[in-house]
Amino acid sequence: MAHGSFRFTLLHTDAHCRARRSRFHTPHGAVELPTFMPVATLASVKGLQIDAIRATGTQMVLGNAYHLALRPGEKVVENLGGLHRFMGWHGPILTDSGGFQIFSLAQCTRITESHATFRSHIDGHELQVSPERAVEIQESLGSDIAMVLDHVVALPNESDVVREATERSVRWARRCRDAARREDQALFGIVQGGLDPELRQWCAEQLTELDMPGYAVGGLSVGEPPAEMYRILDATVPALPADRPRYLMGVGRPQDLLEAIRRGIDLFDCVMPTRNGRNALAFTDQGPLRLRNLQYQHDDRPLETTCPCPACRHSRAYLRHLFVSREMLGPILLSLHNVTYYQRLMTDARQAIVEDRFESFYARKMQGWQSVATTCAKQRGPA
RNA sequence: GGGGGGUUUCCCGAGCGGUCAAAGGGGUCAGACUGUAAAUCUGAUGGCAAUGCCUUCGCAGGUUCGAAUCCUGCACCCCCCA
Repeated sequence: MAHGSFRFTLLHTDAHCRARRSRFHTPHGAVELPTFMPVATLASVKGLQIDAIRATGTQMVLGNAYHLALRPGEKVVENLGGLHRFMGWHGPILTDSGGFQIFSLAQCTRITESHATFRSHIDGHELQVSPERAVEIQESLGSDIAMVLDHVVALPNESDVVREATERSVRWARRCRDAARREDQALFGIVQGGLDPELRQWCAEQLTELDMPGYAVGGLSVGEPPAEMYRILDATVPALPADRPRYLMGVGRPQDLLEAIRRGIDLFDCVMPTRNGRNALAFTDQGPLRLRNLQYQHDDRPLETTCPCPACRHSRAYLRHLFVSREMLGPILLSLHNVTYYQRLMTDARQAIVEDRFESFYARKMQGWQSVATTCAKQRGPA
């Protein structure tokens, strides 16, 4: 499927589940899918220098239109040569529209049909983001993939609230599409619909009519249990066109990624590897390790013996020391490890799909993550 | 030698008759984190057979129904005058 300078190639679908191996071409290079985008809200994957990001196996990063419009201002970025040049990342970039901030900054936000009004969390000034404005900001930034402005609400929520937000998201998506001008930027639609499968399907159909070069599933991992999210994916993904990339926004934990891949999702982003890394939590095949914990004080082992990242050249004891001492190297190393972990998981997933063994790959990973959860429960439980 | 100030739970430090196992901060321990207002936030932190009991505010006595808080003596620390 070609869409201007963008092309989506479906290479293989696993014989035993919906997992897909595909490729998406952008003006800044092709992206092998499924993949994970580290989050660079403010044109920075927190703590990670560009060479380090590249070394993790990252292909594409995510920036944020709302935050960058606020500071330094999208025109500043544009005049400095666009977001790629500004941040020094010359691979593909996807920007989020600010729809998520309608949810995450709800206390500072008012919604009308024409636009969202934000009270800046930085200095309190008022700014309006309409669908057209969200596109304008992202065109100034010059990302390869832009997202429509959607209306994200917390879940679970009253059905009226969810339906209204979903219907508005569809209307806003059309306005975004009509406003988009750049040939070298793909605008993705975002399916809303809360926890209602029929509303999700309706939304997917409406957006499919807009013939967008890619589709996202949004409004998940906003408070609902994981099982609900998987249920919604089961209902939503089949309603999306098979010849376009599918992006699950803001998700998630390693197990969520695999659960979504086997349901046909191709693309992810999440703050979890970087935020949790900064907060001393390391992802491993044995489950998450809380590096601040006393149990690692004398632990001479690396986080993972098979991991090639710089953090894994050190002992857990040293990493713990860095966090306990509040040394900035701790958050940097663990962010690096976690992003590396996510990318290795994606690389392995891609390989498993083309060999039609994604389900056994998934089962083995889940078992590993489970094992530590069980061990921890045992340690915490009464003797 | 004379005068003044001080000694509080792991540390710093508030408390100056009951509502005090004792504010606040630090440290320590544990937890949370899903399109980043997050290198942030939350909880625990004397002991125990624990909706209660026991021990604790330099040490030893005393006053009082009741003392970390008042009195006496002692120990140690700091400041000023000799």
